[in-house]
Amino acid sequence: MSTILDVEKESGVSKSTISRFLHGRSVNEENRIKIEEAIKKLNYKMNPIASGLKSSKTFSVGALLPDITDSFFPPIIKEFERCMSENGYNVILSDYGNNPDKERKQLEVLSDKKLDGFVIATSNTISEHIQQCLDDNLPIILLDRLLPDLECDSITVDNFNATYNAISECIKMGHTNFGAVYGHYFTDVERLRGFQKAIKDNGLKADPEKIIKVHLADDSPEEAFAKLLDMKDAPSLIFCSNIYMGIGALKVRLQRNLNIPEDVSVLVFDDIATFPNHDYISYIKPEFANISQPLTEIGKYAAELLLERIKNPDRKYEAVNIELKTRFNMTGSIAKLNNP
Amino acid sequence: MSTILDVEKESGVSKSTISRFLHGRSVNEENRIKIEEAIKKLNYKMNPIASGLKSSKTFSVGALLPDITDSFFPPIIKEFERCMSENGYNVILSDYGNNPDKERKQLEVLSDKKLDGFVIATSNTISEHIQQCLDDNLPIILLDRLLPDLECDSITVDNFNATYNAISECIKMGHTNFGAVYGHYFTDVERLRGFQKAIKDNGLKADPEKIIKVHLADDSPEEAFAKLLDMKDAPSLIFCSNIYMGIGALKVRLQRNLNIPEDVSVLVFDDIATFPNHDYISYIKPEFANISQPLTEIGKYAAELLLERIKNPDRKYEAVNIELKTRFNMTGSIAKLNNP
DNA sequence: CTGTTAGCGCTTTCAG
DNA sequence: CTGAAAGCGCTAACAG
Repeated sequence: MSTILDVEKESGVSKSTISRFLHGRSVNEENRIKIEEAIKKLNYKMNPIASGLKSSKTFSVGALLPDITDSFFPPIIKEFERCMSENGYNVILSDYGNNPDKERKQLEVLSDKKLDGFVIATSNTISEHIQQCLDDNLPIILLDRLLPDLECDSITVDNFNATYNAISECIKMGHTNFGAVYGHYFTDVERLRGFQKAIKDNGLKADPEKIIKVHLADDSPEEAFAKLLDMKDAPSLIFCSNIYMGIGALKVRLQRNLNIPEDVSVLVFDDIATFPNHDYISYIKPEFANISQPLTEIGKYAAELLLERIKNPDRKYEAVNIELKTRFNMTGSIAKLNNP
Repeated sequence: MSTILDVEKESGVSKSTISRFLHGRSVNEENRIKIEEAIKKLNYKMNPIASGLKSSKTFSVGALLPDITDSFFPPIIKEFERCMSENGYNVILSDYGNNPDKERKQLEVLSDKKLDGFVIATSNTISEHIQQCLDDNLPIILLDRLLPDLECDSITVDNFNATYNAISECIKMGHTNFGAVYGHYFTDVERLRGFQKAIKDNGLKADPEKIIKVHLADDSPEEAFAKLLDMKDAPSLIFCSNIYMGIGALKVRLQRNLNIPEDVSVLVFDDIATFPNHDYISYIKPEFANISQPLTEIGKYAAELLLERIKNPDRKYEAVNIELKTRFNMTGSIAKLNNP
């Protein structure tokens, strides 16, 4: 492996000039030619480790994710990686297995490795570990989930509004008796807030009995869904606050051979089939009405914002929260109960 | 950020001794205590960039994958990353979007970045780019797919044998009229070989008309499956050589409301639901009989082998091919045609 | 625009 | 086991 010193000898141009040239600064035409020839002849490649020593830049960023086998993340990270690598950055994947402690430890380990920035989909409810990096001027973008009392850039979706609007739509169609199955993450809570506000704003009341919280580690979404179905005053529409709840609904539907929407109307936040070529689920008609998230865009905006933060390291800035729009797909899974 | 020089001053021990201590070599007890105290007091963290400059080690490895949104890869890479990070290595994710040219380019870019090794699930049919890294003594482990004429460590599964055995089993159950829908990758071809050899070894003949190759970019698996179904001498059993073909079968099944296995028996290589909590598909009874791959193990063995190669850099070795066993899940989707 | 000259922080001989 | 000293390959003042 040849070094810049070899290029210096071969070309007769000093290594500082060579270094400048390699960083795109202008050099004398004669020198440019000599340098280029020497580089080609020696097949010289700059050593990024050595170059990083002085500048303390690794051109690598970390992606801290709870679980890469959750179908939500691959499309996001794929686009993120594409954008970053287009700009010369590598993405170091770190799957912390939904373990908040491991998330914190990994962030520490990786920031010791001098990465230039991070995107994090956090499972923590505390924010010290992130605040500390921010204080050290390490750029971080939160994905999907925010943290209370933390001023940090983020890319999220309109969880609250999208649910509010979709439920309002259902109310217009005559639904008054709602049920919900929801999880315990930030996004679930936002969505449930939208659900409840829509009901309230339309002069209706949500029965707390019919709003069931599911902790995936302990509880089963399908049981919760079935429980709602079996109530004597069963809801006419059940809202599933995320994909796992939606899958629970799907299981009950298949098991009991439910007629949708005659037996019950269903609205799911998220797409059940986010994987390319896994859209077979759409052949089970009618598809569940759903609110779908722009996963690729999340990755793209995260990359753009992170790159901007990295490139302007000492610029003081206000944290930016980019809230992307979801899409409401109304389908036959929601019954029209009124006749206008 | 404090440096080793600060620790030298603070502790009064020379930085060479400190460096040795940090690398686990034994030092005088007195010095050990002084060093440890100084490190704690200064909150010293070794700078991995500087340390890599001399040793030319980055403690990072690359994972070159065709498509991280293909449900096959996340479980593999999750375990791979877990094992590597346990050993102090980072995993740089590189999704080359199923583009063989980009795969080659990315390998070049990343090897210029001095990564310590790679796992690659290649989409190429040529092997020069990999051979060149191997010649430069850069450890590489191939995942899932081999390359002709390339001596390289690899982790694969028993594509040929597993299919051979499963089809033999079906023949015992009375099937004689087989169809297949298969792809154009290394694994598909291996599996089809097993399919054909089993038929031949049992004194039967495979009708070439009933073996349909599907290029996912241009053709549709469901069309191929439907075509087999609509033949006048339609096969009693259709083999789907990978998950995409299996999903095609599932779509036709749902669309036409097929009775399985009365209308046709189905055997799929791969699991349709590899994602946790996406097992709703199992509620569509009977499930397709399938051959399932040990994805987590693939990641584990890849990490172990790669770590071994990295740790013994100058040891000459023979390329090792670890072939993992798949599991045949017989279900009611395969009709028993004979009455013993 | 160019070359000289110090480093960046850590590793690794080498002599003791 | 230890410390002095010489780099690893590149960057960035500085003076010209």
